[in-house]
Amino acid sequence: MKIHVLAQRTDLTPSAIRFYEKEGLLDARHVQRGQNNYRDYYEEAVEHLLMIRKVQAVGFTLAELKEVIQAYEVNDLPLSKKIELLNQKMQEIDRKKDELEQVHAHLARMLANKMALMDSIEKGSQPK
Amino acid sequence: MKIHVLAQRTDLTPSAIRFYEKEGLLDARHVQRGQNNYRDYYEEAVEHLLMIRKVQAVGFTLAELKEVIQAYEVNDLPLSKKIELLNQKMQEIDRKKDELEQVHAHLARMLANKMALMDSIEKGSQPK
DNA sequence: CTTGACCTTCAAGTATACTTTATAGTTTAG
DNA sequence: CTAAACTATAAAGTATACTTGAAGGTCAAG
Repeated sequence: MKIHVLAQRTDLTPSAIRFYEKEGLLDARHVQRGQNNYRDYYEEAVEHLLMIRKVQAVGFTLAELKEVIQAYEVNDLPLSKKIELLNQKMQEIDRKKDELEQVHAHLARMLANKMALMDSIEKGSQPK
Repeated sequence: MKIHVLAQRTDLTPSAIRFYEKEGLLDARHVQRGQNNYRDYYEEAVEHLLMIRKVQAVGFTLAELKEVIQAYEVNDLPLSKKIELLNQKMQEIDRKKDELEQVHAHLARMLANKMALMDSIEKGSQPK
C-alpha cells in the first residue's frame, strides 16, 4: 500500500507518516521500500498508526510512545525491564483515567449549575 | 497568596501561572492585584490550576480549555449554547476514556506476550 | 512521449506551551 | 539601610509535532 492510501485510511497526511518514521515509530514490520524507493506499507501499519493517534489523543508524547515501542521490539533490554516499563505505562493510563473522571465530574457540576439556571428562567423567576 | 506560594502548591512555575493568565485562563475570581501591583491569589486558584493540569494531562489544549472557561463565565453566550458546549466536551471525555481503554488493552497484550516469553525461558525451553 | 499526479529528501516555517533573559521595582532579614 | 529574595513586564528562546516548500525522480493515461 502506498503512503497516500495509508494516509487516507488513517486520517493522517503523508508528511505526518514520514515524520513518524523519522522519529522511529515505524519499522520493517510496517514499511518496506520498493525498487523505485517508494515506501510500501503492510496492512499492519493501519492499526499501528491508528494506535499512535489514540495514544497521542490521551496526552502521551511521541517520545514516550517510542520508548514503549522500542522497549518492546529492540533486543538490548532485559525482558524484566520491558515488563516493568509496560506495567508502569499501564499505571499511567490508570492515573489518566482518574483524571478524566475528575474533569468529567467538574464539567458535570458546571452543567448542573447552568441547567438549574435555565430551569429558574423557564419558571419565570429572575435569576441573579 | 503570592505567586510563588501558588506555584509550590500546584507544582507549577510562576512563569507558567503568568502565562496561563495571559492566555485568559485566570480571571478576577482567582487573582487580584495588590497596591504594589503584585498578584494576589485566592484559595480558589489552587484547585483551578490543578484542574488545568489535569485537563492538559488528558490531551486537551489550552485553547479548548479557554473555550469552556469563557463559555461558562462570559455572559455574551446564550445559556443553551453553554449547555451544548459542556455536553459536547463531556462526550469528548467519554471518547478519550474509550481510547485509554484501547491503549490499555494494547499494552496488556504486549505484556502478556512478554510474560509468556519469560515463562518459557524459566522452564528452560529455548524461545525463538 | 509528455503531462499530471504521485513519490523522494531536506530545510525551513508554524502552532502550542512554555522557559529564559533582561530590566526594573518591592519587600524582608540582618 | 543594604543585600537577598521576591515581584513585575516584555521579548526572545526552546521542545514538540507537525506542515510547507523546493527540487527532483517515477508512473499511468492519452
